[in-house]
Amino acid sequence: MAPFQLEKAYDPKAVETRWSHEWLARGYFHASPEQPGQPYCIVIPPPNVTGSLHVGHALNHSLQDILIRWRRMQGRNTLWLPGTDHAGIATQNVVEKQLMAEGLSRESLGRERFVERVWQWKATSGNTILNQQKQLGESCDWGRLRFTMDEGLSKAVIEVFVRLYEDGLIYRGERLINWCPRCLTALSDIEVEHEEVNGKLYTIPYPLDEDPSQHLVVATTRPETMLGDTAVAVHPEDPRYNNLIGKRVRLPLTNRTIPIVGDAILVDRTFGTGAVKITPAHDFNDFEAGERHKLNRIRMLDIHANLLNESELSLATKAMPETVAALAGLSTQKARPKIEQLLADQQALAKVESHKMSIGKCYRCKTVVEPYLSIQWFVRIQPLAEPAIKAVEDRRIRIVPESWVNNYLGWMRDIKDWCISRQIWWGHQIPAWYCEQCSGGFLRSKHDNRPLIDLDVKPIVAKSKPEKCSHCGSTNLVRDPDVLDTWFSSALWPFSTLGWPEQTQELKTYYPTSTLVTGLDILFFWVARMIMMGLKFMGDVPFKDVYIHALVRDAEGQKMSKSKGNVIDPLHVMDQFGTDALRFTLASMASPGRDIKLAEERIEGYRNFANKIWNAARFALMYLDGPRTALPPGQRTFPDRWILSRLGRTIHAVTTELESYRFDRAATVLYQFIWHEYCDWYLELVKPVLQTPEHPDGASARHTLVETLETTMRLLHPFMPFITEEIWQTIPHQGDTIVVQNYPVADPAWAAPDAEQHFGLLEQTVGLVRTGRVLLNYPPGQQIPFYVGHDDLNRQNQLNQLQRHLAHLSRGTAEVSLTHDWPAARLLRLVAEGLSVGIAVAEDVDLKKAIDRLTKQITETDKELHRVDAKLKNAEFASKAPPEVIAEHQDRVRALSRDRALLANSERQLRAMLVT
RNA sequence: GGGCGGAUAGCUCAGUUGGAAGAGCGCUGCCCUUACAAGGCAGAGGUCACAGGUUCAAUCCCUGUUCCGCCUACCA
Repeated sequence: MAPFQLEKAYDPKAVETRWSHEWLARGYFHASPEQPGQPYCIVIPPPNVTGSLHVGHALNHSLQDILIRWRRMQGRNTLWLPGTDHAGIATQNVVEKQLMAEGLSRESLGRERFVERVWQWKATSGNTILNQQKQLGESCDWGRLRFTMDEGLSKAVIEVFVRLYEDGLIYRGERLINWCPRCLTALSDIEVEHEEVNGKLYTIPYPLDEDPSQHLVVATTRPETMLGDTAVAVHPEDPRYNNLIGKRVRLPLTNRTIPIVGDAILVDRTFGTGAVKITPAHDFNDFEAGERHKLNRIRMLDIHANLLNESELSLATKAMPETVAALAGLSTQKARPKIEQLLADQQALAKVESHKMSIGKCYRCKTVVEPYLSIQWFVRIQPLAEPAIKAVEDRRIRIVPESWVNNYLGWMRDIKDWCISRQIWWGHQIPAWYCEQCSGGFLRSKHDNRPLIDLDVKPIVAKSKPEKCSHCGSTNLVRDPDVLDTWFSSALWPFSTLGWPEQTQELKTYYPTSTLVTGLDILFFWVARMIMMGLKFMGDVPFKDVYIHALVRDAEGQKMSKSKGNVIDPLHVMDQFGTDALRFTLASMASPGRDIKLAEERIEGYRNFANKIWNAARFALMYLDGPRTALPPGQRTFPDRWILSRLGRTIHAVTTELESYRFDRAATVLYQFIWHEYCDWYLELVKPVLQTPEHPDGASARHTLVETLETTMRLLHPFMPFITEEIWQTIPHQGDTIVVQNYPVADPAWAAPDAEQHFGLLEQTVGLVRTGRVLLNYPPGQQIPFYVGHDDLNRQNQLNQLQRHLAHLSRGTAEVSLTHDWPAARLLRLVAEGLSVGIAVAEDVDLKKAIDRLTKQITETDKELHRVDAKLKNAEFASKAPPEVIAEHQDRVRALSRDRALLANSERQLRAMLVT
């Protein structure tokens, strides 16, 4: 017996550290266009540079690595392209927080120094997540690491911006946009998270100008914006009010009158009072209504979402002096109760009711966003969206699971222009310049000194700063201070990372990429936009498949968040249970269409799985010394033929499941095969052979033992890369690494249906014996005389073999004999495929317990029999059921009846023994 | 408001051309048997959310209801 070459328990840490370094050092993950094989490429969803690996990444990256390692082993020219995202607002916020801690601010530093500072920060801590990714075993081609703000990608961004501008698909406009009063920047529609809150609905009578004793009563949830009202709308067909259209009301708290307009779009007659105040500068609907009715837009909030200061507020709103004095400079939150009080004092508040409403929050800092009137850059999205819709409709892009297709299409068909300018400093600055000469000079923002450029100043959009103004020749050109939405550069990711706008070999080889793996939270942010940009600039889809996986939640189904303290840190888990265990857990839980509720116990379970594999390998290593020959399948023994047949099925199943992105089922199949077939049964079946020196079946057993293990390691490798590599290196193998070995393909010669059938028989029989042993309280070590009856003498050989295994699996303490006279023995049970197994009852068993059990079983069998019989009668009577189904039912009834008879017989006999 | 998904064992979830209800974890009992106690064996535990319909037959197909998620939206 060879000494163990492996430790008794698997210690993941040492193995993982060693291999993650070794793989990189040996360059196994490097891909190049020259390599043979059909290309397979995944671009990673670039994590934020600010980030560290959270469990969402761990899921996302594990699934990608499974695909990548699998395809690499299949011989594809496989590239997994890694990178990070500059994450404009998020990163800027992080660095700003640091500055704040130092008593500094970005304004005090100035733009240039601030951006420098961010780069500096990126240089020192931007690699955190990359190292963590390597720890997870990700087989990226790290030599191709890209960053959304590196030189090449920035070039691509500029190129795209200029081309879109030249095509008329980018424009500058004054619009109401979502404004984050904390980040002080515009946001796109999807960067706003909606949340339902309990608000109030205020009902306020506005007196008619011609007769102040009459009122038009409006309802609003935001009374503080009423100072900015420029009209009241009613439904043109509302008999209560339509005679008022064209008249004016006096706006409370101000010295203004405003018109009453009819607007069927804005007004829902059944809601509130049926009359709506219109505040075009501070509400999206009102803005549009204002356009329709050519209303003034009174802006009464500043960039911090505070009411303007006294002089500005007074000028803008014509509010009463005491109103201005009370409200000027207040935040909207503070202004609301104040204005409620002012109205109440004047008996100008009809009622206040509670009301459910939804508010928008900044997705980066959770501050309530404010609709804000400002000049921004937009992408005219409709012309880009149409081909992107088509690509999914005609399945040039396959979305998995399909249920997301409608979601995607719905969103795309209803898409609005994309606001791409951000008033921050960290990002790709917009390549547009303005001539200060032509425009007669720019005002500067009090807040951060940025130039305020009117809409009528025409921008010069170019790849680099123009020498001079083409109109007046001035060299006094000022660059647009805004930067682009982070998602603008992400949208180019599948081709910008491959070298675009240069026509590189990489681009030719790997574009379109094969699969995109992503969470559904960025389907619109990222996936949709990549499709649009890819089609526009590459003329082809950016990827063929989009696999959308679920969100990871905690064991209670709560979203993980630091504030709730329910975060599972993947690094901690990897440290505790091993990386392979975490990866396998995530894969096994990645069922489509359901969120993942992750509990540590699950990971622990798969840690045990890793240990099981480890020990199976140890076992195999013990018996490798004897001769191993390559044997034709015909000479293999029954257990060997059985396990190879099962292996073949497993290989087929795993491959099929991976092809349809069913990571969960692939994982289950592997787990089942390795633990419950290879370990529980196969190893036990060959154990007596291996442990007997010079056993005639020894060579076959040793050969199959290792062959199966080696193949299984390759099959499992994409899921559990570390332990499989370590074991594979220890057992006989050819090659330097498992990473680039062939992925197993089932050998048709392995198929052995007869062996599988025989195994079924064995399994059932052994099960019966074991049940009987427990039921009758046979202590371990005590002999169990049991009898195997059979009604087919031609099966003698099979039976002999069965006996051998049976004897062993019953711990070698059983005495087996054949009998045709089994009712004469005191039998307990039962039947399996024409074989009957009986166990003789020992002297000292608890008969009462056994009888109770039997009685219960008889009752259950009766119930079942009744049910099946009813079904059968029904089917026969109607004579519509297929004959084979009726036959099945008949068989079933027969089998149940026989079972019942045997059980009853056994029960009777035991009762008889009880009496004596 | 609209759309999508879910409801199956104590927990987490599988379960497709409708035809005898499954796994993991947990729990109970017995075993430290020389690969593994991070283990082995056995066992308990289900009106497949509710109500109808189609069918010889429904966890599965159809309709409605309830309860959870999620996405989306301009009901002041």
